Amino acid sequence: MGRPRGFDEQAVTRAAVALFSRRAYDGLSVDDLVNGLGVHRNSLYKTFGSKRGLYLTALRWYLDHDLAPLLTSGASPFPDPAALDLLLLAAVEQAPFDPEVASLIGDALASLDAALGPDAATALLGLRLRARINLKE
Amino acid sequence: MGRPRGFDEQAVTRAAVALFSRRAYDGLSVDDLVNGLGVHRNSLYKTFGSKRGLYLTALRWYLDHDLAPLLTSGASPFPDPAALDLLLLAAVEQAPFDPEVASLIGDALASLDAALGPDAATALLGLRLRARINLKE
DNA sequence: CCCGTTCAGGAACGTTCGTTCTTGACTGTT
DNA sequence: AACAGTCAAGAACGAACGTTCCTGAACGGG
Repeated sequence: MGRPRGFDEQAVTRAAVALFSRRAYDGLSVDDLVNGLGVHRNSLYKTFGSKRGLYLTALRWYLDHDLAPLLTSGASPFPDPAALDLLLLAAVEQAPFDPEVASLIGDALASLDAALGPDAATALLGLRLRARINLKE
Repeated sequence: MGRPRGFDEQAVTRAAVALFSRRAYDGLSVDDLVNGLGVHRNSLYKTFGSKRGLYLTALRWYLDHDLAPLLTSGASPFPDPAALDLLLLAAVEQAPFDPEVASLIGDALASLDAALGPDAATALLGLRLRARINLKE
């Protein structure tokens, strides 16, 4: 019943991952999300409840569908270095003040340790942290 | 001439370093700064020009007076691990979109490399990044 | 063919943001 | 003692924030 959804929820979630991987949570406004995702404000709130709801959905999707496969698929030469950016941002600026994010990130880091070993995991994070500095817009 | 300043500019700068080391730039409002620093809004703007001006002043002070001495003083066992937090935050969330910050952070990382070697420097950043996740309020 | 639901567009809400202004009290210099 | 310049306290500013509401139009199920 009712008019069918005009957008793909998964596609929007994936696009949100891309946006949140570049700008920090506080640096990305709802207007930015509306424009960047091409989805109306109403639909965003109806679907995800709030900005934070969208963020958590995107973060979970990213951890499950972007990060996890990279770890099981063997090895350290990451195909896309930017694949760590959302993890970095979430760890540095959200996790310290959001227990739910802290829990998710903590689990992800444990998986990273299990897959690569703690030293390699830490070095990988440090490397991507340094690379992000010269991120082009 | 005029009434003398009621606060120590250096002390305020140092306090601002502490505040910006915990909360991200966007997560710290001018009201937070006014309350946390105990300095009136007027004095803040008169002295530092803007929120960003205060941030840059604090960042420079931190790089010159907090980080640099740690590097020359020999060695890797950092006395205070939190001494890397402002560097981390600036690198992850400010540097990518603020060339001035990017330049400062780039120089600081070069110094870190020179003092510890690139691998140790990267590992140190990764370690502190991980530690920050469970930062207590 | 309606009816109910969801859609899209956009105005509007109250709050908070960074910044500026107004007022009057204070203090060092002349 | 008068002045000049800075201080503190807080109101006020427009813009932006996250969120909600209003208005029709679009559609699928009965």
